[in-house]
Amino acid sequence: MSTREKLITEAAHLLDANGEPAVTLRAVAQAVGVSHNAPYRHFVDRNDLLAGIAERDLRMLAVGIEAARAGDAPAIDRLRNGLDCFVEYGRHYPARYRLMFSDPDIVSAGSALEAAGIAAFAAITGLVEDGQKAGVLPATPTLALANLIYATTHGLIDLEIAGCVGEQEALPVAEQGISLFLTLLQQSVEAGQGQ
Amino acid sequence: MSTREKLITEAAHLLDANGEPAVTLRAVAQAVGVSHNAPYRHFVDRNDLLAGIAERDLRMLAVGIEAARAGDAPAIDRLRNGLDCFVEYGRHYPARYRLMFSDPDIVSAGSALEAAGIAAFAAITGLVEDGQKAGVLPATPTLALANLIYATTHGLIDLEIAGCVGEQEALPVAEQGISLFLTLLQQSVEAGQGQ
DNA sequence: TAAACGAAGTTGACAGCGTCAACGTGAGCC
DNA sequence: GGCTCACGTTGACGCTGTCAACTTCGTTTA
Repeated sequence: MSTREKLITEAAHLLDANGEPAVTLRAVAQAVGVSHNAPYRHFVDRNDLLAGIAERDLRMLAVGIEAARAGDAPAIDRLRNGLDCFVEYGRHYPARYRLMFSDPDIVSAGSALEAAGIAAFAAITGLVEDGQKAGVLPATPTLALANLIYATTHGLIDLEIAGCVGEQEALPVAEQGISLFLTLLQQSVEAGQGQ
Repeated sequence: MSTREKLITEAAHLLDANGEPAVTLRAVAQAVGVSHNAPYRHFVDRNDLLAGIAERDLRMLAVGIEAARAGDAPAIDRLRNGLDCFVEYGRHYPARYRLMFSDPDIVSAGSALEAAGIAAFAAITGLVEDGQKAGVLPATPTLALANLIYATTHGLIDLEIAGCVGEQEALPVAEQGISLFLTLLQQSVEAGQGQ
């Protein structure tokens, strides 16, 4: 594993363990076993290091979603599985999730991260397209519907992480929200061709 | 205006102008015209100061939403107006919006902020309840539907702020998403009683 | 083969930050 | 008149990101 990869891995550990403010260039460098200035040989910035984490994970997520799409389950279940990739990830690694989707400084940092984000969104869009072709999602413009589904999923996860959401029974907020959302979408299909 | 209020106002200005990292206790204190340690007489922490901004604005938002609810427009339009309060706010003050909904450290900081968040959510829930009574929203459990609508709105705004969302025609992403969402909800009402 | 080079890492320094401790100071109350 | 306490001040500490200069060493090049 290259030093760069070690730095990203160690930074992710610190992020998970103690939150974003704990991701200190010096702490990361020490954990890897290099001097406090070595990270500057691989990242221009502290932000660049954080973007490195986000990009790596986002790329991994996109792969997971593509895998869900390649399955042989019904289209609506494949979509749900793809969205569950986000939910699982956000629940296991809330700080990293925030990093990927929440910080404008990070997101606009470079093209590599932007490309990874586009790939993840494209994977979701593909799932939505499949659902429309199978007739289980409304026939609205695909991009607009994908945006809506992406945003809803993100919003549910983000509010669950923040704890800003009304408490209720056992079922986790995000899963319940996604289930309700998909149910309503299918009902609107029955009501006629959407839009 | 008390020193505490001055500090919050000045911190909000710095936040809007230069982002969260620029909100420095020392910079805020200097802008207000007090010594670098004076803020500690009013806030236990830097986080506590940030929470002060979030609480003040969240309380203001809740008032705006209640005002939308009190209007005499059709229920679905009142709901849309209420959600637009969030959209407008998030678009004008993205950094403050992030502060309110995005940072777990801030959100869990104290009961005053938590209470403000609950008030805002309750206002949305009221709008949803009105919509259900008027028969323009699905008859699913109110809390679950309110959660979903809240999360969708938040997700649209948050992704728009982050720029993580597929570009399209002129209509802003958030408005387009909310319109599509409300349309689909109404279609699902036609399809039968939801759930 | 020897010299030049560039990527990777090191040490040392600097200003800025949050925070703690100790010290005024002045209005309100016994 | 003296006490108290909220508010504000000065000074210090360690930690941080970042810059500059120096070393090391494998690879290229003449």
